[in-house]
Amino acid sequence: MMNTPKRNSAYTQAYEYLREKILNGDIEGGHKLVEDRFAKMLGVSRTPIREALRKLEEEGLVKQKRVVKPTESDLRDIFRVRMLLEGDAARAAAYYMDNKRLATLKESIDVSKRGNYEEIMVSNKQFHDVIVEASNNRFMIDAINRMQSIIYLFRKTVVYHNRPRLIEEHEDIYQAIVNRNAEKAEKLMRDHLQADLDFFLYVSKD
Amino acid sequence: MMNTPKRNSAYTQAYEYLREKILNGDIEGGHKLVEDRFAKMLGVSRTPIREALRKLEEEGLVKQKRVVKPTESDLRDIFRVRMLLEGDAARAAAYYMDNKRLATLKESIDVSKRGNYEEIMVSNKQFHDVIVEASNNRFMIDAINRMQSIIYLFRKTVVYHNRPRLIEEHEDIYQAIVNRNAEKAEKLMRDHLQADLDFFLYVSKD
DNA sequence: AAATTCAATTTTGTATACATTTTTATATAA
DNA sequence: TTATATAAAAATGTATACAAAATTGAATTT
Repeated sequence: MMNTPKRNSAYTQAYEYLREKILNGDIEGGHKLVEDRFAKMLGVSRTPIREALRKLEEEGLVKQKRVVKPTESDLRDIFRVRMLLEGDAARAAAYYMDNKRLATLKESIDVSKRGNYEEIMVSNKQFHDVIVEASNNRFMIDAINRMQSIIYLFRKTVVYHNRPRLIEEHEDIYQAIVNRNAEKAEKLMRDHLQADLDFFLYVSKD
Repeated sequence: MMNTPKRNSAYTQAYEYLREKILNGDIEGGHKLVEDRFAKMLGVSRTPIREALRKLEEEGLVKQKRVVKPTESDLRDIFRVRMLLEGDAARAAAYYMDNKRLATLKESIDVSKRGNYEEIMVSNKQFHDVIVEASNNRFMIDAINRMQSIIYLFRKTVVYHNRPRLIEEHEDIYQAIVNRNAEKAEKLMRDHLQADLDFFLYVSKD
């Protein structure tokens, strides 16, 4: 057992702390992350901070000791990849998804309808996660996850509430999967992500 | 300037050394990588070794201090992702690739025809790289690169010489791109990768 | 023989120290 | 003013040390 990193290792703490700060926007894009500063702040040595920074670098949140500042073009690029991968995942979901997962999918749609802002953010993410997992493809899941944090960065920036048709689109995708219509599920997922992107870009034009 | 890691830092050396060893098969899959051992071997401290190991972990070559041992199912999964991404890259190439790159593409095909085993391996990879770069999508390029080392691992395992039609398929893809036939370029690329996978799997059945 | 215990050994995570490199600030020349 | 040189300060890369954790292997019990 115990193949997950120890929850309370200094390194893990530091990683989670920094990640949280970055995703929340507490540490701004472009900001230099000085090892010593955080070491003192967290009362540990630089060693675990370095490891945390490297991990964040893998994840794409940090580049050359600075918090990344993704551009609009980054967002476009990410969505292009997402459309390909998640589209394919939706197709796989239509073929293979079991009833238990289907129920989770349904559940996440329901939560989106009645929940508050925070809950909607979570259930929205869950909807996509469940479908991605249906791909049953570790490399696909990894590739998408790696982009998640940057996507989240955008969700915070763009005030992302109540995009019209968002829930309806999720429902349509769900229906296509239930009906085992792979072709349609894929197309709907792509369109859905495209619409998401368009909305992001539209809203961020101040 | 100088944003690439210093070529001669202990950490970079260690990284390159280990990577080389793993890809060559000098260190077998499943083998435990003990920090101290390599530190002594390379005459450096454990610190840069640790960083190198973490980097290799990002890259998917190492997992929990052990050299990964990719399974056949991993290979299938990787190829599914590659088909999606490289297929799309081929499409983009048909739309946007400039003459200079087209020439490089052509050149790599030519080398494949007359070169020796090593040269064919290199030019084969180059053919794919040039197309992937044509996507002009950093995230796509990253996602594919991350899988390259594992793919290489297979290339070494499976004796990969002279797959029938390999060069012809490259030529067909090249022609589709030259003719700016995006649809066809994408389809040919997908088929090409599928054939590659099938051949790999066929050959590795002993 | 297989399972269990437990001490010895190895390996890891983290702290600390320091030389080298990079950044910043300040003074001087154009 | 802008540019250039340079001294001071900060940050990084690496080595070393050591306690905690994991692994190994022998001794013991079943």
